[in-house]
Amino acid sequence: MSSSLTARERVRAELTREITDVARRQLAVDGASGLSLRAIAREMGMASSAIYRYFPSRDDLLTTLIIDGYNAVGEAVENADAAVPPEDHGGRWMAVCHAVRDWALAHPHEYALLYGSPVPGYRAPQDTVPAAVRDTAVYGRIVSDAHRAGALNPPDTTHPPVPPSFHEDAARVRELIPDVPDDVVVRGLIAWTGLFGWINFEVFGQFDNAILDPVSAFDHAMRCQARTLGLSI
Amino acid sequence: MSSSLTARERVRAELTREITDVARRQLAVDGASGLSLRAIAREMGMASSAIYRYFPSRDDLLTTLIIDGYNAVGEAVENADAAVPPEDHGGRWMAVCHAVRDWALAHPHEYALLYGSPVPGYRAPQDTVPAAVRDTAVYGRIVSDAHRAGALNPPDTTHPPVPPSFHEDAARVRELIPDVPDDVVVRGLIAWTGLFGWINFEVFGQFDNAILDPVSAFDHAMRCQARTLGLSI
DNA sequence: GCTCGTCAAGAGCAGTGCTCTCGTTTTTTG
DNA sequence: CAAAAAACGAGAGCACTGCTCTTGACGAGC
Repeated sequence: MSSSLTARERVRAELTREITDVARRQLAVDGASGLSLRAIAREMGMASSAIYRYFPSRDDLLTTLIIDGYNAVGEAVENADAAVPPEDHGGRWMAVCHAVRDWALAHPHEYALLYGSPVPGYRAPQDTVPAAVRDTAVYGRIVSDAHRAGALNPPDTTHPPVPPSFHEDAARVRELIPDVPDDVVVRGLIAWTGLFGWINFEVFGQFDNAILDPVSAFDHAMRCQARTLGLSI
Repeated sequence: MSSSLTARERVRAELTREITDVARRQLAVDGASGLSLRAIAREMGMASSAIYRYFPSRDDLLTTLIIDGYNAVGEAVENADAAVPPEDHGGRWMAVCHAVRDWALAHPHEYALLYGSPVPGYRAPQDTVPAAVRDTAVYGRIVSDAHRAGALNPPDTTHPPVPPSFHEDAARVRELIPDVPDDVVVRGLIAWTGLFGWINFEVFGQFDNAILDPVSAFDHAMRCQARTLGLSI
């Protein structure tokens, strides 16, 4: 036997996968609100009502796609990070930046689903969280590693003092960026949100085609960001 | 006469305004994809088909809402900037940051329409651009003013050289941040995208309630951002 | 006073998510 | 091995959507 699954369970798993595949293809073409259970059923040659045997609602299908998306970008980030020597913290940061950006530009609609405006009426269930923090966890390890190695040397400047109310929050964020002081947590958050801010502008068309060589502009911006974070490039 | 408009034109303008008002209210409650022409008509006590006398399609209504939204945030930013002494460039930057954030948190669905993922199938017409750059223009003047006044002193660090391909792009961006060198353009873009990146994380729930005192965290982050941009705080 | 353009309303088309029922098929149980 | 149980696909149907077309009424200008 290939497995202990019954024939029914095997065909069920196969059909479930096919549904998500078709859905992902529709998502790539028409975006989240173009996702139609009836269209999926039509393309698969089955009745629309049959889809509900596999996904109880459109939102459940959306949740599956979101989790898959988080895992995809998380895996891309993990691979990019693993391809750089661990002690080259600046290189790891740049690899992560480009991995996120490349994935976002290759799957703009999926990216929008993850990091854009939430789908109205849809409330992401809590089980998306583990997948959602995969990329952030990689980033946190980079910052943490660099700090532990003493390779985090931010430019000499007068930074305002971290507000006292941030101490508690920093403790929570430290689950993802372990063993760093509060001011590193702050700089880490700034760089991380800055990365996604730039990518959002690019993917969502805010730059309005004003940048002709977006790759090197992005690369340079993230290099500068690395410097203010304290990484040597 | 209150104006040279005929009675018909006046009631038409009045009805058009009422439609957008109802639409904005629906938008605030249900988000962009919950915007229903039939529901608007129902709430106004008129036939759904009558709406089409005023807006030829749902997308046209959406465009009106988007332009109104850009103007609202633009006006908020302009007012915030004007309330600070022009020579206090750091204060102006912080005022702009908080103005954008406050508006975004007060109108999350409208903000999502402007700076989140684009509505699938909807292509923003070119006449949204003038309204869309109002806030950016204010920001550009702040950076430009600070540079001209010699008040832009970025922290001393080794920044990578600006890539040659960026020269042309910088010229285009300089329409909004006039009279500054290329490296200031880059830092300006980083700070601007960083502002929206942070706000996006907050509005779109990426922080996942990990930050208990979001106002002071945001304030501190933007103060740090100001320092890397070169503004004194 | 009459014509002409503007307007609201209604019916209708094609599409959507979702539910329910009804046979059929497969698995599990006796 | 046969019977009960569970899973399944198909179809009809409900309430909803954006949008179009036609019909009839109302008001402004000649």
